[in-house]
Amino acid sequence: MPAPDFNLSDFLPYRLAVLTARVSKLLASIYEERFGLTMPEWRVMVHVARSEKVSIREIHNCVNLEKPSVSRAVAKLEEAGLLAKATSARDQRLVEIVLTPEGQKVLEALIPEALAVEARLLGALSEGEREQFSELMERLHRELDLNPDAPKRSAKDLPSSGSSRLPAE
Amino acid sequence: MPAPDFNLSDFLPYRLAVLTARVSKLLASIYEERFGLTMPEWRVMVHVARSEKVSIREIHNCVNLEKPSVSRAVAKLEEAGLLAKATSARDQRLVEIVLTPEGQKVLEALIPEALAVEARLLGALSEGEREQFSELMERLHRELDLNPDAPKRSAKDLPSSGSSRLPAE
DNA sequence: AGCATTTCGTTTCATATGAAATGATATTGA
DNA sequence: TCAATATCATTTCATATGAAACGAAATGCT
Repeated sequence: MPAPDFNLSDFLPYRLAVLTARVSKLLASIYEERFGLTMPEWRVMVHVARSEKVSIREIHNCVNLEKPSVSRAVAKLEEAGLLAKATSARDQRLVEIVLTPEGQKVLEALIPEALAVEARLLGALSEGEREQFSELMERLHRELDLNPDAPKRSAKDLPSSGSSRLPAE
Repeated sequence: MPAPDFNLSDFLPYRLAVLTARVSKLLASIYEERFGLTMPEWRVMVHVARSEKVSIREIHNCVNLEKPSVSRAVAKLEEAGLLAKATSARDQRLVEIVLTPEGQKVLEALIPEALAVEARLLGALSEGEREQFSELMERLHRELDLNPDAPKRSAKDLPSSGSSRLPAE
């Protein structure tokens, strides 16, 4: 019988879930407690900071959030004065989202703290090990990319398209 | 200004979250669609299969689920006839949970499929790389263990205590 | 031009989640 | 022995989530 031999603690999906949950909660304690933001709000903020005048759908496609989550996050951030929304002149269905100066300030305070959390974590790894870990995560991603049953990843999260700022238009 | 330089796609907590979400959803498509189980129910099942007569709290402590989630999962699994609940004779507050033969059957069908998902993923890595990835995840865990702000991990998920079956009493 | 289809963002609605409250039982200490 | 406290499982209750429905605007097709 195979059942009793199965050990959850050795099972890759579980191990990933447990590690990710710990890291996510630690990070959340920063942007929630200290800045009153939720995780979707945090992701929206950092995306809008990079590329201004973005639409809801673009954010949705880029930062792994469902459309309703983005819509709600944007609504709350506008309410809080951290970003501004305007309907596009060219296409009235679209919305153009930009950070307000206030939003800039919050992000400039928040990002160093987020990076500190990451730095502390990565401090447990040597430079070579960080690259190795990164490479192995990417390898797992590529395996998922080949699997038609696996959910797709956003284009923004592909290896080299992350940093380059091509307007794509 | 630090804000525009921050790239979410390179941020470790985000990368972990994205990878884990993909893997979790892929696995969920197995136990949900094919067996009608939720993730908490799946975790409860595999834990109960290893150590019988467990209480709600023990499951809670072992498989990274909140107490209400365990309670609800157990209720639904009992309803479905996959496990049986009885109040302990020694301590009437405790509940003793065991797998039914029907639950055994389900698990014996489900586990190979779960292992197949894992195997396909790990197929992207060589044996040495799997060990390396495992080691690096453990290193990140240990860093979190040192951080008082980070959530604790369950004793069951510590490196060597996973498999050994010491009654701890 | 005019109707069908697609693409937006938002809102429903049904479900999932977890912190706190609850009721029941055990344990502790005077 | 018997109150005070602690621990267990469950249940509330307020919030988060995402699939599907929705209305508005753009595009395609004839």
